[in-house]
Amino acid sequence: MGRAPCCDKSNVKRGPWSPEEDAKLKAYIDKHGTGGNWIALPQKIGCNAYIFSDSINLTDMCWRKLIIHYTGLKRCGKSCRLRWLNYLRPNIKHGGFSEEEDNIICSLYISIGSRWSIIAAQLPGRTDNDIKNYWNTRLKKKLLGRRKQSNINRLSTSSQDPKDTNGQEDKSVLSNSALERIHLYMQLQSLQNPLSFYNNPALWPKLRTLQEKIIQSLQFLNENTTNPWMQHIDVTPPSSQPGQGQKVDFYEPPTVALNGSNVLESRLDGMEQFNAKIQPISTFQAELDALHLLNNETTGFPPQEDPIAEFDCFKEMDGLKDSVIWWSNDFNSKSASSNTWDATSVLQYQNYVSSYNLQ
DNA sequence: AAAAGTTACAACCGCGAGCTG
DNA sequence: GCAGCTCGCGGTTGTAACTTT
Repeated sequence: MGRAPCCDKSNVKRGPWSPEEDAKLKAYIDKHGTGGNWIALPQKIGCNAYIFSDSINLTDMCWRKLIIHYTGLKRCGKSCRLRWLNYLRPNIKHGGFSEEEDNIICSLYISIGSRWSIIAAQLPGRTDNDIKNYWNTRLKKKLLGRRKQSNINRLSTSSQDPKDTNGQEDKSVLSNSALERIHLYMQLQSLQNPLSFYNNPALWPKLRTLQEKIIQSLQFLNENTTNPWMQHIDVTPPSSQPGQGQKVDFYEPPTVALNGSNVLESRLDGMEQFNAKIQPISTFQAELDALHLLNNETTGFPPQEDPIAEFDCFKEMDGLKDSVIWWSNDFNSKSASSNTWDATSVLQYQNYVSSYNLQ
């Protein structure tokens, strides 16, 4: 047996509110308040002008029929409450979110997730519904990016049923909200903390070995290739002193990797090709190795063979790199602040990457 | 100009919490 | 303790407006 409906749905109006209905509701609440009972409110509004009297003891259904008969507000109490709270009550602001409000929403979302009522409480004049809509339609896209969001959706779809084949609930599956928060946190970390991850060796004890391996590979290419573009790649490793070393950032524009702007200008097409090939591949390898380390609980690497062959191997997975690239920005920052990132997050990372077919 | 796709927002739904008799 | 009720919340849906093809 299902839950009893809050009202007689066949006899209440649904959909957008008309100005007349708004005026009726507002006028009543301005005069009488909500009376502490939203369910009965539309009945009172409807009957007030005609026969409303506390001395008349009618059943709920009788009241409702009277409302409809006497052209009262044909809305259920929940609808009235929603309309009042989200639209009609005084000092409500709509749209035009400021940068400061964006920051507050973002920070609180990371901290507490989709607790919209709590977030709304920090933003005077904003409703939870408004903030929720703003987040879902604009702010999330603004902060996370369309492509990345589509990846989250993809993951969410792939794990929509959090039960395994035995019908057991998969405890390692995070909510969509949690995934977004992880992603958002990483993005903000990378913006706010220039010493994070790649720039701070202390944050990547395992991946540091990987980094050195990639650097070795690039140096190998640098020394052995006849490709003129390769010869201008500066692969100086980061200093072991956090904050003092040269930044090794795979998202860095190609200009920082070149010695001489004239080279860049005259050979931009070639450099773009190189950049498109090498930099994302390196990033993606970091991700794969991170996954490898997590899955196998080992700090070793498979014997390195021909680095070019290795890159070719990664090239086959090139189409995948964008799908997981955001995970790498500050992946190890969570291991460096274990009070923030727990084992569940790591498990989710594993689930995320392993949900893709390498083809 | 029209169809298709996307965005933004209002409103609805169902659930859990809490209150009351 | 319980049943019945309302409230408040978060997720979801419906749709008008807008944009792209």
